[in-house]
Formats: sequence, C-alpha cells, structure tokens
Amino acid sequence: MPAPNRPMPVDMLCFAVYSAAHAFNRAYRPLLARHGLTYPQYLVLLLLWADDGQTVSELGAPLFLDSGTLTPLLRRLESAGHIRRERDREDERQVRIRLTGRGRALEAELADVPAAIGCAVGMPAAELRELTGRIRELGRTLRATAGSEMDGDGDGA
Amino acid sequence: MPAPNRPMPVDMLCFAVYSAAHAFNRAYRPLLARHGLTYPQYLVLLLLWADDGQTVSELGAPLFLDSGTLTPLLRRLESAGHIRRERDREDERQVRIRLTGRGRALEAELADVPAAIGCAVGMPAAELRELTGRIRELGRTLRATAGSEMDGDGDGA
DNA sequence: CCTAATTAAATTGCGCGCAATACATCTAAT
DNA sequence: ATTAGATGTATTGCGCGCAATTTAATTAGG
Repeated sequence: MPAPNRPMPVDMLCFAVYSAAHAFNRAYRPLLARHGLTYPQYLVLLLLWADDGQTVSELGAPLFLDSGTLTPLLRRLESAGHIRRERDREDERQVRIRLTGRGRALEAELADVPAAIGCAVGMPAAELRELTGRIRELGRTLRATAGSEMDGDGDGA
Repeated sequence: MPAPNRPMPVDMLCFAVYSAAHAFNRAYRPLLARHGLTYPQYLVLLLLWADDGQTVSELGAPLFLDSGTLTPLLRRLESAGHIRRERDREDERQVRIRLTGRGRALEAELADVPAAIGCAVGMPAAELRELTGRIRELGRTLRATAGSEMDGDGDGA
C-alpha cells in the first residue's frame, strides 16, 4: 500500500506565506519599535501620509481590516500623539483620522525603513515586482473564493 | 520638485504577503471551525500525524514558533481532547505531545481540507510548487538578515 | 413626518505571536 | 557533591485579527 502522503507544512504554499509574513513582521519590528510603532500601525501611517483625513472604513478597505481591528489600533496611535480622531461634521457616523504634527514628522524619521527592508529582502527590483504581483493575485483569488463552500480536488496548498 | 514617491501598502511585497496570509487564514477558517480548530492548531496536527510524540521544541522548530505561542495552543488542543501532554521520563524538562484516538481520527475527518484549499488557490501544480519555493526562499532570506541592523538602499518591500 | 432598513464605529471575546521573564531540570566543572 | 551555566517549558503582558453584537446616525418608504 502507498504511504499516506500527508501534506507537511514545510511544503505547503499557505505555510510559506504564513511564515514569510511572520518573517517580515520580525524584520520590521526593530525598525519600528524604536518609534513605538507596530507593522500594522506603520501601514496605516503610510496611507495617512499619502492622504490625510480618511475615515476608518477608507483606511480599512485597502488593508482588508475592519473597525474591530482598526478602532483599538487607531486609539493607540492617538494616545501616542500621532493622530487625532474626529467625527465627521457632515456624517457623524464616520470618524476622520488626521495626522498630528508629530505623526507627520514620523514620515521623515521612518524614511529609511523601506530601504532597510528592501535590503533584507535582497531581490532585484524586477523580480520583486513580479513576485509581489503573483502573491497579490494569489490573495485576490483566495478572497474571491472565500465564503463559497469549497470541496474541489485541488493540490492542497 | 519630484513627488515624494511614498511606498504604498498595495504595492509592497511585505503587504502582499501579509494580506495573502490573512486570506489563507480566512479560507481555512470555515473548513477547520466545524472541528473546533484554528489554522495554527491544524499545522501542529499535521506535524503530529506524520510523527507522533514530538516535544514542544520539535514542533516549534519547523513552524518557527516558541513555547510562548505553543504552550497555550497545545493546552487548548489538550482540553479539546485531541492530544495528551506528558513529561519525558528521560528528561523531565521536555514535554512530549501525543495524539489521542480523537486526535488521530481528525486526520481522516480533515482529509478533504488540502483539496478544498488547493481548489481555492486555483493554480496548476507546477506553478504552485514554483511559487511556494520562491516564497520559502524569501522567508529564509528575511530570517537570515533579521537581527543584524539594516540600513542599505533596497527597493522598499 | 415617522418608521424601517442601512450604514459606520465601537465593543466583546477569543486565539495567536512574540518579547521578556520565571522556573525547573539537566550538564559540566571543579 | 556543589555549584554555575545551559536547556526546555511555562507565564505575563501587549497588540493584532476576526466573528458577533451593539450603538448611533443616516437614508428610504409609506
């Protein structure tokens, strides 16, 4: 009889993605910790530096995060003095997130972070773009399939 | 003067990996939740099905997880009746993790999970292997660079 | 108008993931 | 044997991430 041929984490696409995500988190941690930031907080700041005054939902959409995650995260950014949160005058349901001077100043202080991470990745720009595109496409496919019950006969990623 | 040319999450490799990891988690969730399992718990069970009686450290090594994460996770698997935890007679520092009958039975009950995920990924086997290998290599590179201070001039992944 | 349905945030509860620390056991060196 | 160091787990504290629920504000319908 043939061996069970079980999928092992080390061989699985899902696990490669899972552990690479943790590896990125660990790479960012020392760079961001000296400013008291976490990686998800840094992502939110990137969005705000590009477009200040977004609502919680507008920030959550590109990050695929909801208010359950963002509300406490934003509260921490607020108590650290990086942002302010104010109800929208036009629609009081919404909360607009605005950078403080301190929050804006962080952009310059963290300007070298992308280069440091790029160095840690150690990949030519072209390959980096190509790999990023393939993983983004993977995410899109997974999100598209999610919710619909699955019982096909794929390869066990 | 040129635009600031800020890195945006949507364009970054780290974010593609981050959001793909969450997408996998969401894809696994409904498949595992009916058995009361989480994705990391499923990874541990995969290792145990292949080799029962491993120590906490032996389980943690391939997953890049330490006892701070595994101890409570294993306690939950134990109270769910899937595993037993017993101190090693030879070396009482170590804790050996052994499947119960219930834990072993889960392997058959979850046999269709890999296929369901493979279907959600929707990728030819050859491409799947190639992409898995590239992301694993990315993780290896990041872990190798982690710890050493970085201040090069990469591309901002 | 006034209600019903919708929408935006916030809240609650739980399970990671990890740094830092504590504790027990084992090993080595004297 | 005693002690010092190393090793394996456990504990504590904090910040996500997400499902489920709640609250408040807006919109739509009658």
